[in-house]
Amino acid sequence: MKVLVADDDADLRELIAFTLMQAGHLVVKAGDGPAALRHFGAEGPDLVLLDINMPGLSGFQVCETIRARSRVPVMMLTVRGEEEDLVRALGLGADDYLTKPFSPRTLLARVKALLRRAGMESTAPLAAGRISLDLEEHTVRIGAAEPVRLTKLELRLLQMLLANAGHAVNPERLLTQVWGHRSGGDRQLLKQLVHRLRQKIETDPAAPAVLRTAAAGYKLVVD
Amino acid sequence: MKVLVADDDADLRELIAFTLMQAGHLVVKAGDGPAALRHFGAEGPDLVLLDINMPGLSGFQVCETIRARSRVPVMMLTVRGEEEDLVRALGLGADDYLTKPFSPRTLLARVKALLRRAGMESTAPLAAGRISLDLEEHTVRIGAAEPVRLTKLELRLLQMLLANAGHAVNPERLLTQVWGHRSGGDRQLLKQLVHRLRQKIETDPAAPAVLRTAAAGYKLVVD
DNA sequence: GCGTGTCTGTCACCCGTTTGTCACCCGCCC
DNA sequence: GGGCGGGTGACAAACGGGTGACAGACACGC
Repeated sequence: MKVLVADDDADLRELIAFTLMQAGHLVVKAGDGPAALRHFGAEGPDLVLLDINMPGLSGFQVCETIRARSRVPVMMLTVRGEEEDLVRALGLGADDYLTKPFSPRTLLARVKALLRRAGMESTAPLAAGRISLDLEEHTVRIGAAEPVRLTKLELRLLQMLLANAGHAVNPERLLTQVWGHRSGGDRQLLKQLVHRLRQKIETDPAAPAVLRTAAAGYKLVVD
Repeated sequence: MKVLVADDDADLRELIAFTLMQAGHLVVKAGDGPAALRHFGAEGPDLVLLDINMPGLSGFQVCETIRARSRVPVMMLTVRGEEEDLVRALGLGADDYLTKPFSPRTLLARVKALLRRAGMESTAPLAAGRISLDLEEHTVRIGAAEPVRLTKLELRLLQMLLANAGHAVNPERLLTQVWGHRSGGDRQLLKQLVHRLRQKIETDPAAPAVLRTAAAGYKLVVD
């Protein structure tokens, strides 16, 4: 796995890099925000470790920018006691955090857990039952029907639902996964996206057979 | 999710409980170490919040005992500056810690992150005797009958009663757990909710067989 | 640079469901 | 009889999902 490590403290950065490399990861290092973003774009890491306090761009800004483009797992490094920072980071879509100082063992355990979690989602099948997604073509095919073209957001939404085919996914999770962050008030966005998607994929959009409203969110009926 | 909150400071305990309930969690409260362990055994919480300084048994001891029996996520509450305590707590198997004072927002963010980390997102069906709740579908099934759809409040009420299946739960506790706030005067709310729930789940709502009125509140008859 | 069409975010509104509230019933006990 | 507390029915307000309309953002071909 390729990990991007962004921290302006060279010692700590090297320590982290060393630890990760020992565990068999590829490591890309960045000493400030802009470098982190540059490497992110160029290397396409599978995981990002971000210090909050960095010159140039703060970890927050980097996290936000990354989230706008990708759903790669992001772990923030924070200083003990800066509780507010943490809340802000998690709100921006960070997946986990690590409080300095931390032991190499802790670091590895967390990284492993995060990769496993993210891995499960990215390995999610692109097909379930009679529904199959084509990420390249941005299309979905349902049963024997013609493939339907999807927009970027519609594709993401379907991908999330497909990964949990048959089970309800709660709106909050959909919001963070599809849009990257955003808080509660944005239910309207989800409503509209679902509406538009239904117009495309349902035989009778008024009585959805595929993308159903469930008690706790939305779910995909695949059989 | 059910959260056990153990702190000897009643004000803080209530504040934490209130915050968590607002966020939709079930809360079990304990004022000292022995009570915490007792509730832990009886309630099987999904997350434990432990103050370090408690009469009876310290948070350390409680944490150690819990760890000997379970891998449930444990978050310690510490006073700022007691670094030693922290190291010790993490060494004993605590998963995270929170430094007092902290804001409700911080608390929620950390609890959320911890639950996510622990992979507790899946909602296991909750059952006792012939009654089983499906938290995802918002339904109850009693015996071999058809599952019945529940509203949010009805679900919360049943969840509380089910967690204490066979035993009466007093109205005050139900009020705070279901509505999260409100004091004594709102008995009427509970009356109505029970009434509506009975209409849905009882064969003969006028002679309740499942959701019975007990001397000290309501109880669920599960056998 | 410029028009054109698509995509996305927002607003306003509809409508069924859920929830809070009031009024009143009944049985029980003093 | 009168007070108390639970049970009921009725009603209105609040909520939440679904929908249509519209405008700014964006990508793209010219």
